[in-house]
Amino acid sequence: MTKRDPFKYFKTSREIIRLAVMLYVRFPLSLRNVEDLLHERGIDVSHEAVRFWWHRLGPLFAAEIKKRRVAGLKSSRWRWHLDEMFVKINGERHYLWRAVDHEGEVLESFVTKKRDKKAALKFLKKAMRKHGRPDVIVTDRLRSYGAAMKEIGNADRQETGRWLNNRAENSHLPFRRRERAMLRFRRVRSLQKFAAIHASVYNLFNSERSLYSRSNFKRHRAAALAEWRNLCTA
DNA sequence: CCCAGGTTGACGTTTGCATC
DNA sequence: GATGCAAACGTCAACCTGGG
Repeated sequence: MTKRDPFKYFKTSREIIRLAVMLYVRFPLSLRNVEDLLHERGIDVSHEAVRFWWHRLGPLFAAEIKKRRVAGLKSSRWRWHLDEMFVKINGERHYLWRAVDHEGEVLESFVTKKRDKKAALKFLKKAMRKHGRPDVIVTDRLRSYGAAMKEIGNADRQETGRWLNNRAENSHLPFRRRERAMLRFRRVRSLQKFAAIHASVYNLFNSERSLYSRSNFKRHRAAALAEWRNLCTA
């Protein structure tokens, strides 16, 4: 109990803050949508407060989810899927790189201005520093990957394929929906932040392993919710 | 009294729709 | 297809407020 309470000084209860952040990150809602939704339940806060909470507590939540999930993640054949998509920020083209493992967990996301070897290399190094080396890396046919892989020295582990990689591309769908609701991102900083936090929350609630049957889904969702409510409580 | 959370109103950008 | 315009978006800065 000696750790500093991240909710100290907050005038709103932590339950409400957690709910607001979850609504904003998990669903395609704007800040003002969340404000409205909370108002309907008799909670009066400004959309600016929601933004503040998200900026402040979002990374904390994400970090804690990540910490809890790390254990038991590695399987016998550790396979990564790499993919990149472009995102417009104030009319400028940027690229969002993502690494997804074979179970659909989003491992890492990263924003760059260019889509070249340098960017691919930076992203790869960052991901491997955090998660270790995968046995196989699946990419699309973008040549920057091959060049980067050669430099790192695991070109032999690369597999390319037009259809091999939809694992990663599937995870773009919820992201695109989100982008639409936000009417595009304004700043690189917030895109990077949103990508990282969204990945963690997405992993927590949409884990593929337990989506097989309805009852499993319900059980999993209840567990995920319980875990969410426990974030940063200690 | 200080300082952090929270409010308010304005701003630049993007989108969807109507109109030409 | 081009143009104009209102609405909605996230963001910013100035301001308010209440607990330590």
